[in-house]
Amino acid sequence: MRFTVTTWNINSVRLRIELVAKFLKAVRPDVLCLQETKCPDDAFPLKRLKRLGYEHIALNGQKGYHGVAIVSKLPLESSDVRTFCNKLDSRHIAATFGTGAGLSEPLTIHNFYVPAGGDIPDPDLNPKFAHKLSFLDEMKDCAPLHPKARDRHILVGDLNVAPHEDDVWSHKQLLKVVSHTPIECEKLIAVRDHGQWIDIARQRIPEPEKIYTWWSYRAADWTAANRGRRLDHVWVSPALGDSVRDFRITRDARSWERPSDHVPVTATFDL
DNA sequence: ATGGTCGGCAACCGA
Repeated sequence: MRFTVTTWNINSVRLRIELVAKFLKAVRPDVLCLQETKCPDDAFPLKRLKRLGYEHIALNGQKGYHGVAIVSKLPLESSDVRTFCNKLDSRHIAATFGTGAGLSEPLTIHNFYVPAGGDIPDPDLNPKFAHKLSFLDEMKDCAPLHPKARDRHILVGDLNVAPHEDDVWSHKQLLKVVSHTPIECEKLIAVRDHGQWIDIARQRIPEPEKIYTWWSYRAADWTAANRGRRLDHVWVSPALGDSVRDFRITRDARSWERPSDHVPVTATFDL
């Protein structure tokens, strides 16, 4: 069975619901994982999504900030949310699909929005950076993020770290810029390796090819400068390593009207 | 070296 999942930091789902609709009509992923929905659950645009054929939706929203959602054509068997760093921030939601979705074995998707970490890359001076580092440490130690050999798990989201040299437009110029400092890159890689996750972007598009999923709003012409970063990720458990059939970044979406600063990232599997 | 732009929500905070 063909299975596709997209991750997209939408930066306000209410403001950009028509961009979500445009994407869903064009790509029709089975599951769309959103971050930065910036929307309380009772204000989430459920009806519009259901009309588009996405009737199964799990929400972990809050007012004004953060917020994650799993939007699906296929029924969910269960969903749950976790908190990190003793904060109530809405930064994680997971869903499990099973026989109701036509799967012979269960599939779990974790959707994360890792703290951005502020501007100053020093945890002693910047509590937001300290929070980001603690969040990554907690992810590393989080038992549900340690899939067993036969578990079919996918971890997606805006992880707010571009871990490798060719995940940014200039490794040298970004070494002291939050999202690419050595300490956070090491910590994200530790999360990945401790859970034995496979980073499918780099499985399919090895370095030194550049990969970006985010371009700052603060550029006169984002496409001319092309100063991007790879902040959005799709990881899979070892059991899914051989079932990846496609990986693509909808770069076009960055030039849609009133875009998010992140673009959709989509993986296709043969399950 | 610096400042540049967004969105939420109604003065700044977070990104």
